[in-house]
Formats: sequence, structure tokens, C-alpha cells
Amino acid sequence: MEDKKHKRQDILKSAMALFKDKGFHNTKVEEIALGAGVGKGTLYEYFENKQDIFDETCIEYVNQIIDKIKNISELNDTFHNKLLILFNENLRMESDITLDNILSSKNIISEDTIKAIIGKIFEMYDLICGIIDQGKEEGVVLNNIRSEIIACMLVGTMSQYIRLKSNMKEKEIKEDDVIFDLLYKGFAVK
Amino acid sequence: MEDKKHKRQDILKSAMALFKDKGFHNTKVEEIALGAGVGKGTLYEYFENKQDIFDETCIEYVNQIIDKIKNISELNDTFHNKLLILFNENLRMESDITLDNILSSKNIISEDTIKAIIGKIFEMYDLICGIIDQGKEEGVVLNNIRSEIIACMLVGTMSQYIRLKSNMKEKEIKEDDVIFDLLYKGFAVK
Amino acid sequence: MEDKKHKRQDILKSAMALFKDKGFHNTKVEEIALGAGVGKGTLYEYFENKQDIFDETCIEYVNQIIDKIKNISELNDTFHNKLLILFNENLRMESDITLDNILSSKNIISEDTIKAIIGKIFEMYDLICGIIDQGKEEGVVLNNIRSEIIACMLVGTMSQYIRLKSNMKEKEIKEDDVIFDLLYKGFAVK
Amino acid sequence: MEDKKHKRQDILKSAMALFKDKGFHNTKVEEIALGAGVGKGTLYEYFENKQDIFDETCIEYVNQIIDKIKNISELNDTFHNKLLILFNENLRMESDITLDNILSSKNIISEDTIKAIIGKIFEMYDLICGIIDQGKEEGVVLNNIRSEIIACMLVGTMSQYIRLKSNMKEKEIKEDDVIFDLLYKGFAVK
DNA sequence: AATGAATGAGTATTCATTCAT
DNA sequence: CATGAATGAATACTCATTCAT
Repeated sequence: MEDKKHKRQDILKSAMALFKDKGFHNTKVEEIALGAGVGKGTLYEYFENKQDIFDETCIEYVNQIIDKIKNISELNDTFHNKLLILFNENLRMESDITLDNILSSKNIISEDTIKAIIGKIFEMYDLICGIIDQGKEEGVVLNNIRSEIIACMLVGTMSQYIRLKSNMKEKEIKEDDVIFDLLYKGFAVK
Repeated sequence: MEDKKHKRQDILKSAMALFKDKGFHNTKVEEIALGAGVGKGTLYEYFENKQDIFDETCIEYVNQIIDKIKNISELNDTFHNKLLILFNENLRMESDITLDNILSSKNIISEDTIKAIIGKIFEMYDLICGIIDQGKEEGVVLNNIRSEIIACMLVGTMSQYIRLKSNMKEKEIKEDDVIFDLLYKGFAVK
Repeated sequence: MEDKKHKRQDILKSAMALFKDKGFHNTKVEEIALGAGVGKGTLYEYFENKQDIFDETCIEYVNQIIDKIKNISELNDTFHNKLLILFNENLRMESDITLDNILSSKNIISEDTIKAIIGKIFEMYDLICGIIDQGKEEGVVLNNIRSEIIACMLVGTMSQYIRLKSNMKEKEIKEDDVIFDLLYKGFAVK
Repeated sequence: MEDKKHKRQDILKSAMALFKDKGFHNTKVEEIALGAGVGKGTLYEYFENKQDIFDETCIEYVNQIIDKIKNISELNDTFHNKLLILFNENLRMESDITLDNILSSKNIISEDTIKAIIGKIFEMYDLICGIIDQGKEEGVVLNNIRSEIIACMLVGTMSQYIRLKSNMKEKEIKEDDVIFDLLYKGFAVK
């Protein structure tokens, strides 16, 4: 039974790597099997079809992201530090926390899975709002603005900053703390 | 000659609509031809292959976005108003200005086209930085922060806000001016 | 247009030969294409799928049989001679006139096609009953027995006789006129 | 040992039901195992492969038919009554006594099994000829006609009548005794 | 002896591309 | 120039068979 769960994980792992690298249509079922160290037919013992594998891969990926944020939000630390950790974590992952890049494969994922992922986005926002609420309690964050809106700015800016860095590797961009400061104080002259 | 250019545009237009709606792999060459009102073989008179059509479609799309931003930046108006127009324009398009959603089809676009698009992203950033520089001249925007970084916050926040709105249609979110204000002043308690 | 109809016929002809020889499941689509002198993909220009080809093949085959019987029934000849021709025709074809051997592939043919074929069996019976009615008018065939029942004996006996001959080639069986006589007079001692 | 024979029978029984219902290619080995209440692997303890199971199933089926005819022929009764019983028995089975419907799966059965079945057809004919010979001795059946030929008419007519009944369920056909009479006296006007 | 998880050979079908008209 | 009929390479999926337990 343990073994069965393990093989399933192997398949998902192999699939995730390939889907990330080559996309859904350019990944052959046989490659997934090869990567997982099992036979082609075995995939169909654990999954309905290729689509099913993709959907589960998305869910799995999304869950990993959620888990990371949850861990951060449960830390015994200040709002500021949690934000810092969240930021660095994302930088390290070289992916964004928005989950939106998954939704960009809308024409591939099944309706049900899309709904599930949108649900996860809610969940993620809730977690981040929790962190922001802590900031409000600490008296660090403005009280009169809905946390969702602040979360939106945080998430958007962070992920955009990360994309900018990865796209424009030639131009040196290392203003990690500048952008952080910007979020706190805005760009307006006081 | 005029006619030739025209037919080419028809094909690109048909292709863009289909690619947006169904993605690259789910769009059949025959459908593109049908939508353009030409024969299947004709596509190959104007383009190398399906891949080529996709690449050109991306470039075309990107150019449209650039054009819009250029138009805005060339307006004879204040920094604040230009930002407002940019924001509303994007809201209206229900797509983001980041071009990143195009880059999410990395495994489809050819290397060369990706480079071209990244070039366009530079271009877009330059245009937005131009607007921000105007803000600095007007004394409205902080002078001691690189414009790229501010642009990054602007672009990221705007697009994230738009995504949030489209994903969570049930939850009423209409804090358009709140988020605008947030960018100016940050979320920190003064 | 003529050409198109022609190619369709080529495919059906190739398919019929292969299906007769090897059955549905042992006949590969590629073989049908090869036999018809066209590419694999071409089959799908003219037919929905393999199943469709099979169904059409059955209908085609059935129509050929019906045509033969119709031709015989429309001859300007006596009941007896028509029966003789029918009998010899079947002997020559080395298949039976019952159409039932087609219905033996029940689990292969689609519902609709089965219905169509059963309809054809009615048609065939009607034609044979027509011949029998002529016999009644000629005063050669008993008037007080439903023609269907007589047709049943005719068809059954003929086809069984043919099967017997083909299965038991070693044992000499050449009582063609004996069995014919038997049908007329029965086996009872007078 | 008893147990071994029993399990073998279970498998054949399950297989026969499925093959009759769905045909060879649409019956999965797993289903046979399931129906027999054994594991998939167990089938291969008792049979070489799926083909082998099918062949044995055919033989089994054929033997059942032979047995029935043998039982009838061994009855202590008149020719006429034996014929009547044979006829009704077949009607009840809703299948024909000809074994030819088995031979219609020619492309599935192995060469050897086909030979075996043709042998069985001989056997069956011999049994029916025995019954007919009894009729001759009783002075009821014409003496100057080979029994095989009469058997051929009997078998062919009976099975055709049964097929007709099953195919044309809507049209009422209940001339069981009429067709019986027809065999005795033929259709000719005296 | 009995099992069923694992396997991969085998095949129908799709669709971008070609080229004769 | 324009076309669309013809093509076959490419690939997801099935299922009989094996073999470690």
C-alpha cells in the first residue's frame, strides 16, 4: 500500500518536471513513464489518462505552494519578517506565488480542476490576508484598507519583480530592499 | 500588393482570435484558414508553417500593446492622468499589460520570437519609465528610486488586481481608486 | 466527382476482401488503405472510422445479394427455372443467400446497420415470395401455404446444402437435382 | 483433482457466456476470470492463452449439441416423434443445430479446432442420418434418397425457420406444424 | 497453486503540410 | 496565385500475458 502511494508520487514527480519543461502537448506519455521508472501501461493503473495526470500535477503543485505559505503564516514572528521570508522564498523558487501561471494553461486543464485551483487561489489570499491582519494588529499596516487589496499589491509586485529579474538577467537588478520599502511607503513624494 | 498585405492581416486576425480562445495545440490550421476566408493551402503562401503564424501573432499582439502604451505616453497630460488612463485601459482590455501571459507559452514560441518579445518588454518598460520620469519632473514621484522599480510595482499591482477581479467575479471587488491610492502612499501607517 | 465516387468504391472493395478473409479485428486500417492504393489518411476523408467502413461494406455486400435475386425474379421465365437459376447462382457464389452470415457479426456491426440489414432480409424474402407466388399462379406450388414458409424451406435447404458441400469436400456430394426434387415432393413415402 | 476439474469448468462456463454475448474480441480475459470467480493469472494455469479458451469453449459447446442429439436418437420412440423432439428442442434453444454459426468465427478459431468441429458436424450428421434411417425402416421415409440429403433439408429448414422467427419478431410466425408438414410432403401440387 | 500489479506490443486516428490542378 | 484532396508521421491508450510474491 505504501509502495502503491510511492509509485503514484514517482509518476507525478516525473510528470511535473516534464510538463514544466516542455508543456502538456510536447510531453509524451512514454516520457513520463520513463522518467518515473515504470512502464507505459502502469500510468494507466494509477491515472485515468494523460489529462488526468496533468490535472493532478497542477493540484499537487498548487498544494505545495499553499503549504509553503501556510508554514510561513504559522511562524512565530513579526509581520515584517514573515513578509520578508515570503519574498525571499519566492525569489528562491524562481516562480511566482500567484498560481496564475497555472491558470494560463486554461485550455488544457479540465473545468473541474480549474475550479479547484481558483478555490486554492482564494485559500492563498486568505493566508496572506491573515499575515496582513497581523500587521494591522501590530499597528504597522493601515487599518482602513481591505486586506485583500493590500495582498493584491504585495503579490503582484513581488511576482512582477521576480519576472523582471529572470527576464532581464543582463541588466543588473538587485534592489530587493528598495522594492520592499516602496510597498510600505508608496512612490509619492511626501 | 495592397491585397497581399490585406490577406496576410486577415490570417493573423483569425489566428489571434483562435489562439487566444483555444490555445496553440487546440487550434487547427484549417480553422484559421476558414476564419480568414481563405483556403488551407493559402496560409502556406504567406507563412512558413503553423509555428510561424503563432510567432507572428504573438509579435502582432505585443505590438498592439506597445502601441497603446506609446499613445498614452505621448498624450499631452499630467503623470497622474496618464497613469489613470493606463490603468483603465488595461481594465477595459481585461488582459494585463505585462506581456508575461504570452511568455507563459514559452514551450510553444520559437527561441527567436521569445528574444523579440523580451525586447518588447524592455521597450514597454522604457515607455512606462518615461511616464514615471515625467512624474518625477512634476515633483510627484520620489526622485531617489529607479524608475524601473516603480514601474515594476505599477505593472505588477495593476495586472494582479485585474486577475483578481476576473477570477473572483462573485466577490465584489471595486476598489479601483483604493488600490491607486495605495500605490502612491504604501500600506504603512505613517 | 466521378473520381471521388471511384476512390470510395476502391476502398470498399479492398475492405470487403479483407474483412471476408480475416474478419474485422484482424484487418488493419493500414491494410485496407494499401489494398485500395491510397494513403491511410485518405480513408478518413471518405469514412468516419473503421467501424463505418465495416458497416458500409456490409450494406454494400447485402445490396449485391439483393440485386442478384431481383435480377432473377425479373426474368421472363417459369417458376421452376427461376428457382434453378437461384440455386445455381448461390452454388457459384459459394456463399449463402441468407444474409445471416453477416448478422453473425452482430457484436461488430452498429445497431443501425443491423436494423438496415434486417430490413434487407425482409426485402429478400419478399423477392423470393414473389417468385413463389408466380409458382402458385402457374399451379405448380401449393396454394394453401404461406409463401414465407415455403421461402424459408427453400432458403434454408439451399444454403445448408451449399455449406455441406463446402465443408465436406472429401465426401462426394453431387445430388443437386435430388435435393431439388426433395423440396418439391418431400421425403414422405406416398 | 476434482477441484481442478471444477475450476476449469467454471472458467469455460464464464467464457462461453461472455463469448456468446460479446464475441471474442470484445470479451476481456479479466472479465472471464471475474465471471469464473478466479484471478486473471489463474486462467493461464488451466489454459494456454485466450485463443485456447475460445477453442475449448467452442468444442464444449459443440459437444453439448451433439449430446443432445445423441440423447434424442437413443430414445425408444418413432421416427416422427424423434424429429418432433429435435425440432422443439432447437426452438427452445433459440440457436440452430447446424454448428455453422460457430464456423462463422473461422478467422478466430485455430485451424486444428476448425478441423475438430468439422469432424463434429460429420458426427452430428451421422446421428441425424441414423434417425432418418429409422424412418426408412419404419417405411415412413423415402428409401431411394441418401439420408445425408434428407438430413440436409431437415437441418437447413429448421435452422432457417428459427432464424426467421428471431429476426422478425414483429411479424407473427407460428406455423410450426405447417413447416413440419412441408418437409414431409414438399411444396408441389400433387 | 493462485494472484494481480506491471508491462509494452500493437493500432486507430488526427492534422500539419504538400503539390497537382 | 489559390486551393483542398491526399498523405503519413506521430501518439494516446488497451489488454493479453508474465512473474514475483
